[in-house]
Amino acid sequence: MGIDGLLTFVRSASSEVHISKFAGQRVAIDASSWLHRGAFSCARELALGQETDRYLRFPLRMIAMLRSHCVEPVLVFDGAKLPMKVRTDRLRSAARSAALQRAHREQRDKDFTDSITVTPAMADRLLRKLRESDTAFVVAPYEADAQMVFLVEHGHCAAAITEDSDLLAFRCPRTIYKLSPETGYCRLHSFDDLCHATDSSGSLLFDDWQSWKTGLFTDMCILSGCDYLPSIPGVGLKTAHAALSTHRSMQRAISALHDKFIWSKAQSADPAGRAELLQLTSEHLELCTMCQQIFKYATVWDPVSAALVPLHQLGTSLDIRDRDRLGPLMAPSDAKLLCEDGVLDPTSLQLYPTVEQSTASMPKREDVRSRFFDAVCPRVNTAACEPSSISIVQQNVVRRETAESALPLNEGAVAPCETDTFLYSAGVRSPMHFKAFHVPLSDEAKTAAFESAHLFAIDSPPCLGDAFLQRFRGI
DNA sequence: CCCTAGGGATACTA
DNA sequence: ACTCGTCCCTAGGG
Repeated sequence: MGIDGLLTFVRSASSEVHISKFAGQRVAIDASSWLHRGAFSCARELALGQETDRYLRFPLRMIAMLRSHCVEPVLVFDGAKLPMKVRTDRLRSAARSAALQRAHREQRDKDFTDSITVTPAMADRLLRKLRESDTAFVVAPYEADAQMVFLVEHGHCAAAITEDSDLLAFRCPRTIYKLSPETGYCRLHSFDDLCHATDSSGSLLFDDWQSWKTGLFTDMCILSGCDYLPSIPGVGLKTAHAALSTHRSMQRAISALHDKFIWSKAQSADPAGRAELLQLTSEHLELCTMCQQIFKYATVWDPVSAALVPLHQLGTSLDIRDRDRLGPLMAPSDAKLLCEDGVLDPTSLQLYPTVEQSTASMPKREDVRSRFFDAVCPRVNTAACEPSSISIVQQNVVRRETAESALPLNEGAVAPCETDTFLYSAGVRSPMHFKAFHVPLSDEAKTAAFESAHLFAIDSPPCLGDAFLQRFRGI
């Protein structure tokens, strides 16, 4: 989805080029989008759970095409889901499963293709092919978009190839859209060229480009509705652009839009109702600020320092809950296995099943065991379980009662936060069944663990966008 | 009049 | 026991 209509909105500032323009350079590739397109060739098989790997053909052909023009690809894979994106993800997966049900009933081709979903297992298959052919890749800890922007900004890649307009919201210096598999022609968006963007009448869209470049452009994307936050119903790109053009700040633009789209609808509101509207406005501003942070400081993998870092340098230290929204950090050893080696499933942080079986490519057991696990549970009896099966896991449902219950000797750790939504957990996976052990952690211990870049696991927080929209509709 | 939101066609393969 | 669409056209609202 990305930003609805953004690419056509700024089309005047883009240019048609041939991919050979980047000959002799590396480009970052959005691997998921290629896997998605490849999956159309075998939609029915995938939907019915039949064994196939035809979805690999398209990405492999695209890689060959790039190399034929002396362009070296770096494939970037998606990582775990950001908590603020759960609203979008739920909508998508609901639509897919509905299509799948229709497909089973009616056997229509369209329903099969609509039900297509790219799974981590498919990404794993592609990763194996990439290792065989010596093709570079990175697995993003979270959003592939942010990871690609990091690679371009730090000179590892000359440009990013994708279909997702979010890269512009992330302010990617050079983004390539609509790369043709046959001809190699594509559409290049250079971020700094946006200063020349015009509307249909020919007047400049972004007057005083410097202020748009440093923030207002991303603010416009957020206000018009992005994957992390829906817009005020009735507000799209043009309206967001107009509001920011005149008011020149997110805060003033929001209050102006609320005046126009919300307050005017509730003219008859009593004093209590007006207070609630005021509250709604300030809540919306807060949500938009969170989005600003994600677009600026999303967690990415730095291949040079081999560590998880924010996309841009953090100016100030963030509150721990704000920090978690950008993508929780994890144990350094796990981060390397996930992002550089590509042998972990991003959401479970477990080894891909088939990797576990082939001992040849299996990492050393010491690497798999998390240092966080040792730090939090020094008394754990590791001999009681297989060392290779110890790993940090993200625990979906851990109740406070469980966490505060008495704690036998060889048990792991979990610390509930004030909200019960952000949890710190370590677990042990035995070959037969999963067991998670819990101990309460003090606030100091949580902060200490965080600062030493150890693991955080998060449960799904409430859908922030939903709450906002529901209250809006209630007016 | 302009803008947003939603529906329909469409992708992939040799 | 499973991760992301997009373009074009039009109806309908402000």
